[in-house]
Amino acid sequence: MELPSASVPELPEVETIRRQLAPRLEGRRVVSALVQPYPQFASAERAAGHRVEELGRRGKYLVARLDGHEELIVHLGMTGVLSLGNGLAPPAGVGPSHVHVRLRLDDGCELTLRDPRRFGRAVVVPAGDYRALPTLASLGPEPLGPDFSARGFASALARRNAPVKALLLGQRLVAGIGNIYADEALWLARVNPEARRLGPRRAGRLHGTLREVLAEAILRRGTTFRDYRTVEGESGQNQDHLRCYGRGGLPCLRCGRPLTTVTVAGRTSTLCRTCQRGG
DNA sequence: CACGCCTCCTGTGCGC
DNA sequence: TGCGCACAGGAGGCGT
Repeated sequence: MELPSASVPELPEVETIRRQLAPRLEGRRVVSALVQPYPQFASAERAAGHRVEELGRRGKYLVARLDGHEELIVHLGMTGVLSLGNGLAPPAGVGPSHVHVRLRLDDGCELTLRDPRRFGRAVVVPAGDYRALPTLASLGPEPLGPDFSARGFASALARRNAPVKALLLGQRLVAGIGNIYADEALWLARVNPEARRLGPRRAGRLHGTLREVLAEAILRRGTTFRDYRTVEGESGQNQDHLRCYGRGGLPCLRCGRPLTTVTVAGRTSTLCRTCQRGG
């Protein structure tokens, strides 16, 4: 059987982590920081001495506002896992290796970032200065927020020439979408991932299904195949509700024909050739 | 600028 | 059984 080899934290997974972490981080001071000397993690050392004022999220980025007009930005990449433990026993779900960042808090807890593949990053920057993170600097609207309008989304999709799947993954038209929720939303909207210059009807359907799949996934605390864990080390629940992603070769849940796997924008895409037209 | 392609990185699962 | 290799993919960077 064909199984996805990993799951990547996208907006619902990062939002789940943010909700669990925020009440335990906000108001705490980082008393010391231990980081591995990789460029994508090294500047997290500068969090030491700062107080966490608020833990927010933009797309797949966690943004911790620190005192002194600084921000700690964390992106989990593919395999990043954040854990918060008492610093005595190993944090839940975190093995001893590949821990690149350890932040000791003033209540004795320790926040760790483990990331075997090291596609993630943890950086401290002056508040709002995202020159080191160009995707965050030009990030599109939050899909569940008021700035993500069907009209604006449709007009952007009509102007751009790239396949709609590439635009969803690009983070500029809308924030936080990765391969799993792109495939889910496209399947639900009956839009082919290879389609270009979508008209208003298909764009409008996609706008709605994006919000639907993300909101459902947040309620289920995210999708876990292997790597993603909540801060407590638990799996999400949404993997039991996926209708398209990872189901290549299995019957389409609408028409019963086998789902197809293709490559779009360098990524595996699963789709139904019968239900998802216009490519 | 928009677009497409390449690179990074390692655990996993498959074929031989 | 064990080895080697392809694959997974978000973001950054670069060439056209």
